[in-house]
Amino acid sequence: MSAPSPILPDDPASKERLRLWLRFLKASRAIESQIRDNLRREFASTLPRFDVMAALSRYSDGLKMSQLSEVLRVSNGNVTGIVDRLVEDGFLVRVAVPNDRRAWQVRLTERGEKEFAAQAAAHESWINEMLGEFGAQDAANIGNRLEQLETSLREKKQ
Amino acid sequence: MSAPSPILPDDPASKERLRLWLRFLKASRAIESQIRDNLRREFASTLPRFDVMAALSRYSDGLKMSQLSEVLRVSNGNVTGIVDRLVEDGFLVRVAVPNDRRAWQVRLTERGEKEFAAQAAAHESWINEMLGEFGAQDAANIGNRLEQLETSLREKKQ
DNA sequence: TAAAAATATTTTAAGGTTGAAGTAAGTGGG
DNA sequence: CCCACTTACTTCAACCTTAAAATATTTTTA
Repeated sequence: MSAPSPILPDDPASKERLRLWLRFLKASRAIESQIRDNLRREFASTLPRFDVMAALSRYSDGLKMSQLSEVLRVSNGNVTGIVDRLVEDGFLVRVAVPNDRRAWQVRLTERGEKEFAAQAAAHESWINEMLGEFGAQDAANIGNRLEQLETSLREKKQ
Repeated sequence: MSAPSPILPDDPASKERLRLWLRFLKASRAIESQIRDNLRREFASTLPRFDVMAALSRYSDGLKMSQLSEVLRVSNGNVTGIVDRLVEDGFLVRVAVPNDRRAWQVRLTERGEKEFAAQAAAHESWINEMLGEFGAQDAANIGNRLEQLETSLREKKQ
């Protein structure tokens, strides 16, 4: 680890940070695109659909549309379309919310839960394969670093 | 660094690798979405457009459509639309390739070069700001790690 | 050289993404 | 009560993305 240094427009570390970002992005896109391919080939699905089901699998009562878009950090309108298609496929249901006719509670169906369980297991094994060169300790260290980063980004945005 | 360990479906490190990936993805999306916002607000542009211009800025003779999609690792059809719009905006030109009437050489115009120079400078400073907590040495170390990862992913795909 | 194969690009259909505008339904102050 | 405001969600237009089909052109093969 190097000592902290001041952040200036022409900081000599600036170029190194840019290179870091470009590599970060490249690796992230490579992994993501492999996951998208696998989801498509093995489950005829997509990453956004997987993300929606993953979010709902953590809430047995389901989530309202607005909560879903909050959790996933995507726009409201976006969630509408993805949920529409998952409902058509029988993986999700929209349940009316008592005392509020504007809102919907979205939930996994039993079929959706089964499907997601299969996808999640496959997903974990794809990642395990792709990140095989990281040992547990190593993964935890870098993971912590990334969490710090994400926190600092959120603070900067406020 | 931890010792290398075998990769098995129920490797105890598997969950740790999954957590690493989820954090990785979260951080990457946070940075990317900030860049997209900035490009939109400050330059009325998008990340794919920036990527195309960045690729072309490294080749003063320009690139053929297929080379562009190769370099950017996106589909052929995708590049067509993005280049169309950049041509409309006067930032790019399609130049006929002698002796091959199927192909086009795509190049930045002078105006495109100026525009990209401004965007690239802003882009570097956004990254420098967001990744400020990484020192030069630190950024280089993690960057190397990511490059290894990307190489190993490419090998696995073959 | 004619037919077949390969190459370069565009078009198409289906989905994902956003911000902004639109619709419907709840909430509150006067 | 009613008018303004807010909230929950959907629709819309524009762009990005892919795989697959379509076009046009060049190269290879028989």
